[in-house]
Amino acid sequence: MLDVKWIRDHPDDLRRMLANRKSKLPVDELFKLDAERRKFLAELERLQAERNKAAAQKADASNKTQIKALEAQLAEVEPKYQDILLRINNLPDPSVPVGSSEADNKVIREVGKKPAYAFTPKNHQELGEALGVLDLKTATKLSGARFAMLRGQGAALERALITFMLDVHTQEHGYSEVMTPYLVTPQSMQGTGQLPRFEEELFRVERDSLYLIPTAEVSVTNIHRDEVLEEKDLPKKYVCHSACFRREAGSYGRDTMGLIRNHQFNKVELVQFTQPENSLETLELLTANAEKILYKLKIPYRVVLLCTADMGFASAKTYDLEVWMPGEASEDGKGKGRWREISSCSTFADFQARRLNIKYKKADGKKEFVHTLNGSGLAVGRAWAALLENFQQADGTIQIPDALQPYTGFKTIPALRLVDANGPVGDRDIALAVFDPHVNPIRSLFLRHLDFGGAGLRGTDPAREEGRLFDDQRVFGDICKEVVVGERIAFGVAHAHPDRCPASRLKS
RNA sequence: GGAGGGAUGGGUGAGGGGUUGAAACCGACGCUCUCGAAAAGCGUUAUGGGCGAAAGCCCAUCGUGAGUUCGAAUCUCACUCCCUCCGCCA
Repeated sequence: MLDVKWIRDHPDDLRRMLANRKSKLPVDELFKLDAERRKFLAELERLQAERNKAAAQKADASNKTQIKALEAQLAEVEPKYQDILLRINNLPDPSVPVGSSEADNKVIREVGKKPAYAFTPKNHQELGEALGVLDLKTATKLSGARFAMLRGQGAALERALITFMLDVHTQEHGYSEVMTPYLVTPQSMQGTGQLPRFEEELFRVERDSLYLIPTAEVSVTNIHRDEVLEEKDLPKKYVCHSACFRREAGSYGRDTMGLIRNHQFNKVELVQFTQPENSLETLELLTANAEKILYKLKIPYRVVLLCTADMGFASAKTYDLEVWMPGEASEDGKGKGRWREISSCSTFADFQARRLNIKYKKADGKKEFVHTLNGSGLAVGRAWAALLENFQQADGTIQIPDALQPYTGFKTIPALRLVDANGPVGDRDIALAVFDPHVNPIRSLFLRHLDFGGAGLRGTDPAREEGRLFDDQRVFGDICKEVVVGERIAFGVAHAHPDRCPASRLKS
């Protein structure tokens, strides 16, 4: 929300700004309502003062009906006025380029080298499905379109990315980790700016009047709602992993591939509360914090300063981080490779703080609104997708970046084919072995029985243990929970606890 | 889900129709004293809004919303949240 006094004093600036943002808000209506509102208020207060004086003398001022009438008029005007006020977007910082479309965004820097391939790179959906780690079909069965399900090493990779990001931000960047509710009240949604304007984008739990968060920004920023912070505690820095829920209304048919635009996705969010004078510098730092993740993962990316036309509703200044997706079709549709947004880092100036009533106490004892900032650090699903595409090998397997290996416990996502006691079961019967990454011997068990077809075993050395463990067919059988071979699923699960399945299941 | 109790300023907590926007205590801040600190003493200390160049004046706010009344923190109704006990439960 903008400062009402500023609006009153700068009607032309407001109009110009709204025009820049192609806003169709009824500005004249706003000024009219404001004038009416103040007229009613002044009159009402005059009558109230009159009444109070009479009451002090234990007399009847008998202007009760007039007061009631004015109160009613005010009650009519006030919500209309508030509603428009809450729908006015934030003012862009002067450093934001004025533009009319995303074409006017400014690329600030590009980091990392786009990988070159001796083969045609695949997109993450092709890769993930072929490796058996991305299962969109089942997700659709469970929940409909725009949902995804990960299996085995794919799920482990998602989990590893989350933990990796949280660790970097807490250990290297000094953020405090929080876990917050996914369901919040309408008031919380209004505080960060999702309501009243973006109702359509939200999942609502009608029965309980709660909304699913579209980003952890909502719950985390609301932590300090109606609080006065101590200046010495600023900046306050939080990092939060959450699932995010977006209806993606009006985006039918757009970005339908894989993990790019789903109703539910994981995100690690960075949120900061700071003094106004540090706001812009803090935005640079926060953006750098998000970049660090991509840098460590060695995924090529660029930083884009959004122009006035492309900025979010509540933002005063936004940098987007975009990752290189070598396997996706280029935007002109002629070749391969395109940039994809993976993070959006913004300062909201005092726009959210005003709605949320978050202030801080300055050295001179005066209270002032804080500035709020946030950014994705990062969108996990899209990082997952970028990782597969950028680290794919000629045989369709995935090499895990060094920085992430301690978190995954595996170095590759291999393509595996199953063999039984009689030899390879055939190319069509692609099976995926999902390993418990924390139990190394199990990996070896599978390797003995799987035909890799030269695929993706780089960096692993199963030979050491396999002879010893695999002499006994029974061990293999005992340790496998389920291996279904064939066109149906071709999916195997290694289980840390033996004694679950008889060896015969293997032959089905 | 059932039964009770509660919600008052930065905190604890009085007040149960009329200078109570609100006692007292704690905290915080300022001053006195001190080389400095502590202690002690004195003082200041809610928020939002309207009018005004300013000093200031006025209005609203005791969980939220409505009602009774000349007048409500105080009475009535509804709602929300918190606490205690019982039941259920990851």
